[in-house]
Amino acid sequence: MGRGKVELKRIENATNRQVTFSKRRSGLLKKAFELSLLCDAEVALLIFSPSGKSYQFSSHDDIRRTITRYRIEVGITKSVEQQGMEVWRNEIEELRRRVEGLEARDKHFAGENLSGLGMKELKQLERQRRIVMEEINYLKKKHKDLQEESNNLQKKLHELQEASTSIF
Amino acid sequence: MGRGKVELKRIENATNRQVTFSKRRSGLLKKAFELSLLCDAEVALLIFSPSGKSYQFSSHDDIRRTITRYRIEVGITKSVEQQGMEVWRNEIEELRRRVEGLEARDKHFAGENLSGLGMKELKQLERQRRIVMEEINYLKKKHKDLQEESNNLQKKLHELQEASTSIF
DNA sequence: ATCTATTGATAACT
DNA sequence: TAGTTATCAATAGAT
Repeated sequence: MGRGKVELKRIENATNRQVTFSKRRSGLLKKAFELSLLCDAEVALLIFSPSGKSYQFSSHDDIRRTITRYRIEVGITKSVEQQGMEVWRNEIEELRRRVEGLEARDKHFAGENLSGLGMKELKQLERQRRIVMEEINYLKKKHKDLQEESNNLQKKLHELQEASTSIF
Repeated sequence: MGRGKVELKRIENATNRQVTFSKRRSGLLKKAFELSLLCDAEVALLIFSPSGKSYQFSSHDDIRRTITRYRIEVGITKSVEQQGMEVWRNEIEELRRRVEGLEARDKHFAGENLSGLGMKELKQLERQRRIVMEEINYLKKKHKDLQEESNNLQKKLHELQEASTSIF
């Protein structure tokens, strides 16, 4: 919706991505509100920006009610601590595997015999490699961020547990 | 967006409300997905229809991760059981008060002296009363539904607690 | 469910 | 970062 269509994939340009995030975030929050109001539905929306800032909408005073309703509906039985940290570990592990895979592919790529190729093919190859490298760097950064965040959360959780008598 | 604007208030006609819910729900879920994909954001969306059916979107395999992230972010310290039931009780209490208020207003309304009014005013009055009555009936039904749901959830919670060794 | 006239959202630009 | 506008997308009402 705008001066041109957008491809359904991550926006590569960081500035555009940030601007689009800001605009679409407002749009999404607005529509969540409208759905709840017009149709008398219970809606909860949680958004975290890539940089970690959080935004949320809840049709009811207490977003916890909606979350609780969901949690009960799907029958979550593990402790929040258990499930939370488990999920983070999975996320990090998956990312690590993805990086490894890409790096392996790139290595193999680099070892190819290129002598039979013309200048045009070489340039194209170079361009492709650069894209892969950028993806790898991006994922590595994300991996690192996730690790850090996981550590922070772990710490925060322990603080919360110490600060409270009745936890989760 | 459509053949005419819509007022930002609950759609009174139940059929229209249901149709709009269905359409806008899809739209919202789609946009939540697009935001997460285009902008690499973490998004969780929970929707409950007035009739209790649930719909959700999560940008990550495990919606629990996003919820956990949110819960930790806001420092929720009460047990799920505590907070959940507390929130339901508040909801039900608020609804009860709202019904009471409307009924009191309607009673007062009915006691007014109408002898000085013409047919037109009477008709208008009658229309207004009907609207209030409908609202009261709607709220009463909702109140009843909430009570039932709260009871169900309470029961379900106990079942879950018995079925699991490591709960919440 | 499907069809469109309209309104609404937003991508690119400033 | 906020405002403008040309376009694309969502959807209200109709079928």
